[in-house]
Amino acid sequence: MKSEPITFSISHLKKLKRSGWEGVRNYQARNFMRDEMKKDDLVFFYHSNCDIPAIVGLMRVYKESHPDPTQFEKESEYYDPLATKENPRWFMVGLEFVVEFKEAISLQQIKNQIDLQNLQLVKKGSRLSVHPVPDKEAKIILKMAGLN
DNA sequence: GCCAACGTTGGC
DNA sequence: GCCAACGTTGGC
Repeated sequence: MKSEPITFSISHLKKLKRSGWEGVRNYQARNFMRDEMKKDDLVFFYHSNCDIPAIVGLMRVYKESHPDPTQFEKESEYYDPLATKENPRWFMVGLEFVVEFKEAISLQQIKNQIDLQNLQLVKKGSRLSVHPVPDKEAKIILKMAGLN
């Protein structure tokens, strides 16, 4: 999952311990959260749109898909006038902090890794902020992070 | 700040 | 249903 660190970084999550992943307003990303993410799944935290785009740590799903409350809040930048409580459009999962990597794994490093070229992240033009990471790739990333 | 790639909107 | 125009993402 991607987040701009200026908005919400792994340090924020570390401090909060747990947080809802609110503000996703892309259908494909929503569908992954709503349909694929299960309790206790591990999730990579990626910092996007910053000095060194990188995978910076791990989170875990503690709460499966539920409506993103910010879609109902008029004052929120994520407000969606077309969403109703009876028929919400946007969903999110709850995530808890697991670990911050001692050394972040930069996008450059990922691009240099021949075995990681199938990751959505490195596919040209991929902007999807939520997407699955297959086991094979996940293991490689964890190894790069010094975890097993 | 630039811009390629992608997603969404809305007229027709 | 097509597609041009526009908006957003995100690396560089």
